[in-house]
Amino acid sequence: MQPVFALVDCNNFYASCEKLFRPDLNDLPVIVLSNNDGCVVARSKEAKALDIKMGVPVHQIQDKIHHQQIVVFSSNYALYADISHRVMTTLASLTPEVEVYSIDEAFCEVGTLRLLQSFTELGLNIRATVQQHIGMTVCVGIAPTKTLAKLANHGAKKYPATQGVVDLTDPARQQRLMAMVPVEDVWGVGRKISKRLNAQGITTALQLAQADPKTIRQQFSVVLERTVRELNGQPCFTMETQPTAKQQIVVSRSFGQRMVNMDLMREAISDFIATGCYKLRKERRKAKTMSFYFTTSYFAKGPRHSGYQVIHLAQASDDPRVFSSRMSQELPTLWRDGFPYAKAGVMFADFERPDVTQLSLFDQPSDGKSERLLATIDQIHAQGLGRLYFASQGNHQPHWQTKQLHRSPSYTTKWAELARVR
DNA sequence: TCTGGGGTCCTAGGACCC
DNA sequence: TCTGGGGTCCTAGGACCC
Repeated sequence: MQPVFALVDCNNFYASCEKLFRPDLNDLPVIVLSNNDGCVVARSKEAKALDIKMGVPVHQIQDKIHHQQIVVFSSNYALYADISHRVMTTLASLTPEVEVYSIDEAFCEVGTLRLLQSFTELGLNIRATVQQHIGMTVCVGIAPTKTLAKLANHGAKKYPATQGVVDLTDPARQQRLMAMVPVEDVWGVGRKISKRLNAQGITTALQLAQADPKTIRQQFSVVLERTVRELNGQPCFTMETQPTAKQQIVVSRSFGQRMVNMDLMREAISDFIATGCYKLRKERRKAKTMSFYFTTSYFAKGPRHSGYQVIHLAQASDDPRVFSSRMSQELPTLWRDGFPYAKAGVMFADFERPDVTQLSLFDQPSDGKSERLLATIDQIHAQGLGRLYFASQGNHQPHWQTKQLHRSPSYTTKWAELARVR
């Protein structure tokens, strides 16, 4: 049996999460900012109506925020992750297979459900149930391929007459919608590629669907060829319900203030390393390679500089002390005094599973001390008994911490910040 | 003054081997 | 004078996604 994909996508997800706990904001324009309160990453429909663009730096719209009384939030990922989990759990109760595709959307395989109801009825039911259980509004696009399901969802969002559900299983309907959708709105077609396609006279999804897949592969890549085939109803992407093991782990931040002191930089990077190692342990992996970098602002007019260094370990590790001491050795050789560094980060790669760690000839097998120490620290954190830091992380966080001037309470993940009902 | 963070996949090109 | 071809592995960079 041919698969049928339903793409369920939350509307204005971050902004909607904030509104869930603030009914007083119901009809007000709300925006959510990226880390460091840098740019706009989510807008409520009222904010969209005020023509606030996605990704715009917040300092460029300060006046508008003030005059239109736009409500501003810093990102609160703990809250969004928790709401996301609730949405996904509800979807899992309604459909046989769920692939969590991102924090605010999921593909559901619904081919077998056609015997019970029409796809439109199914979509409306999903929408009503998520609304009732969580208070989150979703749109549903249903089609024989993931790319067409994305397109259907796009239509459901754009045209209110659809009531948020588009069944795109009918080829004639596919053609009609594709003719209306600009090619840059197709899943997998970004800025660069749409520009090149436009230059060739391909401006709509339908024109891309009608292009010759072999030619597209030659001129672009196998990736875009798959997109063309998917637009024609030929599935190239399947459901991926098992979370795949990560290939790399990245921790990077922009600083709240420019960093001009090497010792503070060392502390900041050590802190990122500690976070990364925690993520490694959560994934049950050890890394053989870590790289770190620090850089001046990409946008700054003044002099620029960045340092970058890859560190290879003989033996994979998830212990921050191992990575931090190597980073500490290398940092002075990369550092330049006088540059206002704006951002830094660490990347872990070359993962091994802890239970199959390969020792080299001269390595001592671990005595388990480090593992027990780290496990104890993780446990203390998990139980909320306080926070432990390695000395290399320092105690100067306020000097470089990201800005978060508008963060909402952790309504669902911290006892002290639970929502109150009066 | 003020511009996010975390991922994946693919490709081209170089090093190296036989 | 004449200077191969095919394979693998690795890395960097580019494109995309949310």
